[in-house]
This record gives sequence, C-alpha cells and structure tokens, in this order.
Amino acid sequence: MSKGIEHNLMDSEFLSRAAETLRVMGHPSRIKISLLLSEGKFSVGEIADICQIPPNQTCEHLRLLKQHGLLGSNKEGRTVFYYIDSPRLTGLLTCISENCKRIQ
Amino acid sequence: MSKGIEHNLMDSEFLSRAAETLRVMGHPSRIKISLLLSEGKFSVGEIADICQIPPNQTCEHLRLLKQHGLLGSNKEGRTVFYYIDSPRLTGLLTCISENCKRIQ
DNA sequence: TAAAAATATCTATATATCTCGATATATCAA
DNA sequence: TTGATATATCGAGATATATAGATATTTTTA
Repeated sequence: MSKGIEHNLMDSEFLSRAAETLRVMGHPSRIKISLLLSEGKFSVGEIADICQIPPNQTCEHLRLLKQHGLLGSNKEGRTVFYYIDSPRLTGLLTCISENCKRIQ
Repeated sequence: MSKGIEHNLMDSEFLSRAAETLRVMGHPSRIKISLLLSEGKFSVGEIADICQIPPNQTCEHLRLLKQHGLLGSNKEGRTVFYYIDSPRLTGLLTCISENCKRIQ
C-alpha cells in the first residue's frame, strides 16, 4: 500500500502543481527539447543543434525545465548533459505523442 | 486507413498546437473547470459555484477554453451549458488524473 | 414595461513570459 | 598564460496573461 499523501483531484495544491507543469511545458521549444530527451541524454550543444534553437535560449529552456523538477543534468568537463528526471514529464510526453498519432 | 494529415512529432505546426493546448490548460482554475466538465455538462453558474471562481472569471476561462476548441456550449433560455468537445482535452485530463494517483 | 437573473464583455493595472544581444564563467588546448 | 569552446546569466523591450471591478446584453418573471 502507498504511504504517500492522498491527493485529491480538486485539491488546490494539486491543481497548482499540475498547472505549473502544463504552463512550463506550454512552449514549442520546450516540448521539442523534452521529446528529444525522451530518446536519451544529450548535451546542451547537441540539443541546440538538433532542435535548432539558439544556445542561450536552449540554456534558458533547460534551466526552466530543471528548476521545475522535470530534468536533471550532469557535467563532464565543460559539457553538460541533460536528461528527463520526472515520471510526470514522461507521462505528459506520452500523452502528447498519443495525441499526435490521433487524427482529429 | 486514416486519411488525415500525417503528423510528425517534431513538426513545428504540431509543436505549436500542442504548446497552445498546454499553455491554455496551464492554469489551476481551467484545470478545475475541465475536471468538473469531464463529469458532464454544467451551466456557467454551476461551474462558478462548484469551482468557487467569480462568475466573470469563470466566463473568461470558459471563453478561452472554447476559443481554443476544447469546449462546446449550448444555450437554454438564459442559461448556457458548457461541455468538453475535444479528444485532446479528454486525453490530457486522463493524464492529469493518472498523475494525481501516482505518488511521487 | 420594469426589475431580476444569467452570462458576457470591457477597462485598467499588475505581473509574467518571450526574445535577443551582450556579457560572464568554466574548462580545455596550444 | 592565452585563446577557444561550451554553457550560463543578465538586461531591455515587446508581448501576453491574470485579476478585479464596472458595465453591457439577453432572457425571464412580476
């Protein structure tokens, strides 16, 4: 049995947290970056190149995603690798992908 | 076989649309309203009462959600009922609920 | 017709976010 | 140590969003 806090869907704490995650993910570049990271671990430079986002903006997006507990990072020399570090984000990306397949 | 447009996850059209939906849903009141509407059809007044959101703000949130194709509405007398009118929103709400159950 | 009820819109202010260019920091290589 | 590379931060201007109060519109009821 779970020992965690019992969450209620209408609880304002939960609503705030859910809204925060959706708001942070409500940007095309951050979705793009996250979808890339769902394939594995990438450096800032690789992310910027592949996603075609200027490096400074890439940093900014990564900082925001990490700050909200969605990504983790580790440094190797002067290279910093980012990776997904939240089941919340994984679930949301699955939802987004499912939605992409669906024809509306 | 589907006759729809083939969507690519990294296509900028798709990314913009996905981001738009997430951004619109990135507000506690709009999540709350949507979760209520996942139970059925409700009038503006009922939504305002149940969700405890001032009527004018409720209208504003409903307008935004409808404008983005997530809700539909119909008028009976002077009462307006809103309902969910998008598989995208249904999918997202499922994702949010799943996430609520999950203990992190 | 006049008042009320339900919904919607408007206006203004505050706050947040986006985007870009410039600058800073840290690490490596010559 | 100097220069180059990778990443991060800063600052400013533009745009977007949030919130609250006032007002408007539509429909019903007295």
